[in-house]
Amino acid sequence: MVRIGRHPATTHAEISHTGLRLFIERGFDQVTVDEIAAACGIGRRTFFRYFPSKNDLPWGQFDDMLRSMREHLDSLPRSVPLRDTLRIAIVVFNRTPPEELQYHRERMTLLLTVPSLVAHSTIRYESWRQVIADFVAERLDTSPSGLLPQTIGWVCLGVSIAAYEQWLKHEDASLSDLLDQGFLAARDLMLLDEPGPR
Amino acid sequence: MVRIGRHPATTHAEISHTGLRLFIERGFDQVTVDEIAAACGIGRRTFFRYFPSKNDLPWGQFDDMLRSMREHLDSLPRSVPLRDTLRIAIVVFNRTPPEELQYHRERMTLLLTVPSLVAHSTIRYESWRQVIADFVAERLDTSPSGLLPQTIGWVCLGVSIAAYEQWLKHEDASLSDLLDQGFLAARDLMLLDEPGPR
DNA sequence: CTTCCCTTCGGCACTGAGTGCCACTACAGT
DNA sequence: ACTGTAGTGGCACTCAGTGCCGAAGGGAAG
Repeated sequence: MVRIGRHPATTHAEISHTGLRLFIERGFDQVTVDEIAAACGIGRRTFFRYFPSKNDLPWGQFDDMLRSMREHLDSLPRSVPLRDTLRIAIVVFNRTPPEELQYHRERMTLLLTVPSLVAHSTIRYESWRQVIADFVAERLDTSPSGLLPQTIGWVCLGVSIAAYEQWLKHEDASLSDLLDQGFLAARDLMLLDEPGPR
Repeated sequence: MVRIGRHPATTHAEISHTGLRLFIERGFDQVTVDEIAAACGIGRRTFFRYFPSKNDLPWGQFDDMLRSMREHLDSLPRSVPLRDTLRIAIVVFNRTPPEELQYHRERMTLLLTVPSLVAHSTIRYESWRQVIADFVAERLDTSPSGLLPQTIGWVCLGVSIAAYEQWLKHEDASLSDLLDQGFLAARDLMLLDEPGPR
């Protein structure tokens, strides 16, 4: 595939990194799109050609991750119970290479802290939930838009975000453990008369 | 308490109703704040004194409902298992008088359909989840910000929204039933090897 | 009725996100 | 050089939201 026409002046990754650095340094609301564009050496108009909004910067290439999660889900054997399949897939999906850990932490802090980003994230979570719902629907041979798959999608999302919030609060905690504990908490709620803290 | 100074020119309820009517007629994004203000016979500046943003119009007096849900939760006896207490409180909280049903439907359709509103709702959901989390924490004698109460808050929210989405799709369905079914779906996921559709 | 004080109103000007339009720039192949 | 093509970025515009401040109304004391 040979390129034709002018070459791109930058990349999604570069803008994303530059923007995030500014957000972390000075706070999301204190950074304007003009400044991000200037810091990247591009025009403001070009910024909006790479990212539909300022809110999309911290998400990077989320769609790629969704695809890989879907593939991972499909690769797990049907003999494993649904809840464990979901739990394992979510744990694997949320593993981060140690060298990116600090960066990922800061990114997630923004996403779960800055009101504007918290709100905007809903849209991304929706796609995420849909991946879960689609998988559940296929497993149970039902419609992905039905109550059961949608509810399970929401439950998985809730467990994940609650775990992430704890992870950000406690430097030393393991995200994988927190996710497992979250699933246990949900299970206890449904199973026991009174779930106990662990 | 005797009033002093100029009387308010309008009310939250009036602006809210007028705005919603316009949203339903022409679509959320096709209505500007200027138009809503004009329709209410107030200045644009005054609009923003009543509502912090255009997105807040459909929520009305949500804080009142939160308070009543908290009270209702506290009024339920401790002998009832936590999951049932939560389920019952949520069902009661989401009951609507028949005469307001149509209005409530349109309101919720906006909130769960318009991207901008879906995103903004996160903030309201957060308070809602916190009411649940606080209650759970008190019942289990643990911190409201811990993993368990927060996770349960998320699960309850997820079940509720998934139920609402079904309710909007199926005119004839009962919201209470859908909420109950949602709790059962979550329970089955956690307990059974494979939950079955009902 | 006038004056004082209080509260709400709303105009004005400003910032900042996001968009449509269009000319310009750089590159590949002929 | 010429042409087609894809990325760039300036300009002008819309709209949400904010700070400022004088004007509009209304109660109470004189």
